[in-house]
Amino acid sequence: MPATLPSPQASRLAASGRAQVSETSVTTTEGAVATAGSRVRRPRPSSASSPQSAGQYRARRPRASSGCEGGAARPGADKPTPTSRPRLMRSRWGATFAAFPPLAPPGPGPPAEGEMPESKVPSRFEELPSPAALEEEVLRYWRERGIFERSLQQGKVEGRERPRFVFYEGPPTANGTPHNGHVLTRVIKDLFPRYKTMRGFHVDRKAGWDTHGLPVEIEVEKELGMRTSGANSREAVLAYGLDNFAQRCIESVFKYTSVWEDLTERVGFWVDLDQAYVTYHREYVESVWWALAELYRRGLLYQGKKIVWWWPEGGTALSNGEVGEGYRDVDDPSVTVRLPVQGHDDTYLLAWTTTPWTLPSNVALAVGADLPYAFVEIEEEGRTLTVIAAEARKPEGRVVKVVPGAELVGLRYRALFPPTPGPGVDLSGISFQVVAGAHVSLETGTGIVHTAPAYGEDDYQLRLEAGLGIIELVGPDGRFTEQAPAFLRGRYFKEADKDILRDLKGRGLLHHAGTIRHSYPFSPRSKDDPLMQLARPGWFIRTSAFKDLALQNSAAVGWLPEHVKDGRFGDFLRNNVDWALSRERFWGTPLPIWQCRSCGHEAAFDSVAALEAAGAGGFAPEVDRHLQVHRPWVDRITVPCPHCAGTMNRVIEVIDCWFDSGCMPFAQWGFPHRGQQQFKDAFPADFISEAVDQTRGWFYSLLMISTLLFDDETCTRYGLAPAGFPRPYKNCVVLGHVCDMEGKKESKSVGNYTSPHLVLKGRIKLRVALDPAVPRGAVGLVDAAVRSIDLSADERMTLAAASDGVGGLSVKLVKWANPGKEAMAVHPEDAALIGISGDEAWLVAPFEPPGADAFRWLFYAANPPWTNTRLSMRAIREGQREFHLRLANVFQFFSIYANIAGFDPAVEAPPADRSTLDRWILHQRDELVRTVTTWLDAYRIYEAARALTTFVDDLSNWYVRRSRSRFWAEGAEGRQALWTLYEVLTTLSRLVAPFTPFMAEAMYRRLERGESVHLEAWPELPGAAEAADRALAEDMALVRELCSLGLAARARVGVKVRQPLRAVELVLADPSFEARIAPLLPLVQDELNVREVHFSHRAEDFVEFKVKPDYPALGKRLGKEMKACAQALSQADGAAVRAAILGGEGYRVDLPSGPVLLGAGEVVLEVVAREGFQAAGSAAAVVALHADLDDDLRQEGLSREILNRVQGARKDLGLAYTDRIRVGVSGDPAVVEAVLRFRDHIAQEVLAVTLTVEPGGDLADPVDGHAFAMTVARADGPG
RNA sequence: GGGCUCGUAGCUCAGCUGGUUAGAGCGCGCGCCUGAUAAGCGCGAGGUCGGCUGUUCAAGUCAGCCCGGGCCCA
Repeated sequence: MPATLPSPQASRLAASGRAQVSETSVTTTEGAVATAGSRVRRPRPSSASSPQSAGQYRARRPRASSGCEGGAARPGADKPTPTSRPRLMRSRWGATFAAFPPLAPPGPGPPAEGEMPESKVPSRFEELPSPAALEEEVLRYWRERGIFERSLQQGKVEGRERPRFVFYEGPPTANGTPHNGHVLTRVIKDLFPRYKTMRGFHVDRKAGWDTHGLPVEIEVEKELGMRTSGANSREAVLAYGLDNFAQRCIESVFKYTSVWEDLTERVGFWVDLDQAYVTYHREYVESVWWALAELYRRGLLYQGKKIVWWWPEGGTALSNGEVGEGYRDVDDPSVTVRLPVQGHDDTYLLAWTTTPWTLPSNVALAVGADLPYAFVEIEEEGRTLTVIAAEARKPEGRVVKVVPGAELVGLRYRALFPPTPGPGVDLSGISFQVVAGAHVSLETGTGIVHTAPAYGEDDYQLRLEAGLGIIELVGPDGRFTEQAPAFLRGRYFKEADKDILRDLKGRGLLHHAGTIRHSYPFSPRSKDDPLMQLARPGWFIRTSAFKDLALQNSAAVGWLPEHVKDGRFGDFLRNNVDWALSRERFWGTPLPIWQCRSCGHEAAFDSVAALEAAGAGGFAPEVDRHLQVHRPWVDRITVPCPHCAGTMNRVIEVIDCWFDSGCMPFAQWGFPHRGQQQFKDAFPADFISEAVDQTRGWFYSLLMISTLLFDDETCTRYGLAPAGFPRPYKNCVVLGHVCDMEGKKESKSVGNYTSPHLVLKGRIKLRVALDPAVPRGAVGLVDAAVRSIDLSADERMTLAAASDGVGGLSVKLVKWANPGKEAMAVHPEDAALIGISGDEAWLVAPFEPPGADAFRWLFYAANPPWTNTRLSMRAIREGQREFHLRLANVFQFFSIYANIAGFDPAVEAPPADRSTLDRWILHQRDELVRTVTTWLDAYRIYEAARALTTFVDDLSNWYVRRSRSRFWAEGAEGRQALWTLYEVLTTLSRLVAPFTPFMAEAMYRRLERGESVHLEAWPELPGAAEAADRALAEDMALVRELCSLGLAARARVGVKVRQPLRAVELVLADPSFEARIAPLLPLVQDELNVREVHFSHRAEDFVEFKVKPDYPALGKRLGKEMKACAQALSQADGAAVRAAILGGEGYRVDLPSGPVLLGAGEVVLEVVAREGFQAAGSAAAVVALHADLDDDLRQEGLSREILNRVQGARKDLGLAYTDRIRVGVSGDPAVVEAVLRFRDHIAQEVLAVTLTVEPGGDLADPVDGHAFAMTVARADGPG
């Protein structure tokens, strides 16, 4: 029969001393009493063998395994594990558990009323289970007790109105599955509401869903197979029918809602999903309509033209993203043409272009008003011409004069191709003149910019600014129109370049022709089709008129990081152009403008009610009420024209979905048609956060819309308090991206991402790409994924058909070039072996899933949130080790001793006195409260997280380590330690609650048994620390440094710490610390295991004193003389300088400018260990060892060695901490002597009721080279 | 091509208003501890702080230019 496994709860039972131990003696397999010589390390868990089978003896464990269950021990559960899969996994949490399933199954039933699922073990302080089990437990508890909801009702419970902390949720689109970037935003967004709630605020967290726009349409088009290469999806949609299409869009939008909700809950993002706002809902749409109607009323919404990238063959504009995909390096013409100045036959303006086909549509030339321009005489074919170009870009020739560009402005020139009046030719504005343009640069061209407003962004902008005319000679089909010169009519734009150049050359107007290699966009769907820029009609918001207000608004926002304000966001605002609002698409908020076909009358409606009031007809009551305000149904609503007998129809466009999301501060409440009070209460937001790509997205749309709408007039009209700046958000945390280990952005299609499922559940489902080239027993993933998971050499994943990994195959991960999107490469025979049905299979990790807390912690603690985060399983697990594991260990330590001691904070009063160590850690805790609070108030998560990490390290590696014996001590000393650690842990559970809400809750419930840590108040800010405590913190830092140096010296000498040494001598650079740290020297003595610690009285033997200037202090006083001063000090006798400074008379240095007296604060004193001594030093101190051993010391060392052996045996035998034992030792005379001398001490330490010693022993397992043997048995057993 | 941002140990990252042995974790090497124990701890080796030029008594830190990565935009 395979060995049974020790289970975590069994050891817990044993630890708390309440287990029914059926056998108490420890016997070898031969029936003999266990001997010390047989002590063996248990084999590593990666071994598949039984924990005991490899040993010389078999200490039968008086317990049975109950498998992997991490929760309470249950009657009947203690049967041997079914052994179909006897692999062991090693938990980072110290538990051992069988391999599958990695997650605890749901508990035996709902927990008792009002109780957290609790162990039946009556330990006062139950230990923490593994993260997965812990989080499961807490999630269930939150759900059952409605903790989130109750956190929102705290004001009511308290009978007072809590101040509000306003948070806005930026709506995601749920038509794709969430990725790690969403996890990042969710955990950041969760932290502050939790924190502020604990600080006494009321924090509403209304969820939201973004449901409109092109991404949704594209997704549906893909589903319908409309997005194949070369197809015009627009026509396909129309053919499919808009009503069907709209229905499909709604379905698509919520396709993955449940996945989103699961993830949201699982990572602990508390947000009110039931009250979520949805951008397609009628109430929301009507709010957006109100905003649009309001802008229209103020003349800020107008119809105009916009330059778009246009695909002539496809007959459609392309989005930025699509255009970005299609850039390619190509050779294009690079030509300079001459435009004749009117009235000066031989004078020409030189202009440069790479798109000759736009030359017939030229309307103006732009110059930089402040740039110098040269008139240059050149000879050509026997005649002299004058050409004008920027001085910096002028051609060879004689410079006649140089004038600023401003003097050229207004100069008229003759059109290269005089246009035929007719459609597309509008010369009502300034035409064929030189104008000033801010965009003119000298980097390329001639400094005189050819301007064709119909075919260029800057050109069109200049038309708006300078009032230019416009000529459109190329139509949307990419062909020249009838108004074009005869030789161009009907021709394709790109093919006309050569003929245009030939024509110009023939007329002497071509100055220079060449080619240029540059990147130019082509259609991503049809690689040979070049795109063209084209002015298309559309609707705009006059945002550029509000640029200054928007900048003022942004200036008032607390941007994190700060540089966004003047950098990315500020730049974007300063370059603001009018918001191109409309989209010629289908699924979006319809533009609520109706136009009369007969008389052109136009009106904007802010609601369905307003339409009805105007006598509108054509509603579609039979369809869903939300769909009624969408295309195509909304297009069928008509309004009688109030000015003529005509009918008003809606314009065709829908709007940019960014406008939707920018309206959410009011549209989430349906304002102003409803929800006025809610809006008033929640405007503006205190805090928002999204990723950096929202700079031009949500951050902009929110800020701009609120800048425009909520001026004092509107606020007055709706009875709102004047909003002022900033609005609608006061603080904005701009997040970086989630990248893979190489710093590349994570991408599902590349496969270089860390699956959230693997992090949270320890397993992931992937598509199986069969590939016979994959080695057997291996699974191929992209390199970044393999490195992310970072298995150690002896770890294997399990590849299986079932999610629990049963019946699976142990596999190695190997780097594979391209397994495909969300897929792994598997050898076909392996796939057959595990019986994969379908094309998907599970990969199960050989370790505990790190869980949500660890996932969250990575995003808080790995780097500031605005820098990119390199995510990997490895990084998550590292962070977990550094923080959670340490904290969990401390908690476990506390629970062991508190339970043993019967500690109960509910029935005993905290002691009035505390030891120095206690006072130290309590002071550190107070500082931590101050630090974390300060950083969180400043929205600095990373800094707060670091402070927590440092504190947990202090707690674990200094306070607990140095206090261990005190926890074991009876009486006041033990009580002080327990109380102190208890108080520290309760504070800590609150401080970590916003960061790792699950662990915080589990700790809190176990420590205090209150309702929820998230309903608790944040720890009160301590008053200013007392001077004594601050001094103690300093002293302790020095003491720790001394210990560090002492350990370094020991390591150098090569004497293990268990061997006591006679003494250490300390030399401090600053002797004033001697008296201060004297009370702390026992810590040094313990830590270094020395009999004596003293300050050296013959320091000069092994120490040199060094002095150097205190640069910050002296720099201000001496300035340039610093060098000379440093030089003088370095040559002075250090000991003498030190004496002079410490003596108070000061030290005189002679500088070139005269003598200077240096005082105490102006010189840094250092000590340096001399070579050849058993010493280690830093600037502050040197620690020297007396490493010589005498028999007395050796004997004590030997006794400690034996003590250690007995303790080891206790552990190997699995005894409870409180079990008494009988010990028999035999050994050579040295052993006997040592034991006899320290008998009482050893017996006391190991809880031996009897300790016998006799000559004998053997050298099978000697101590310090002495013959030795021992027997250990439980005192109350038959042994 | 433009803007923003980053570049510090093999890896991941700190480094306050400029101040003199540039830090941490992981990894690596060596060792320790053993009543937190399938855990934990210490010590050590690893750095021309991307490069160049400047400002300054003093530059990882400030300025300019260049090189490289990322993002946004074209």
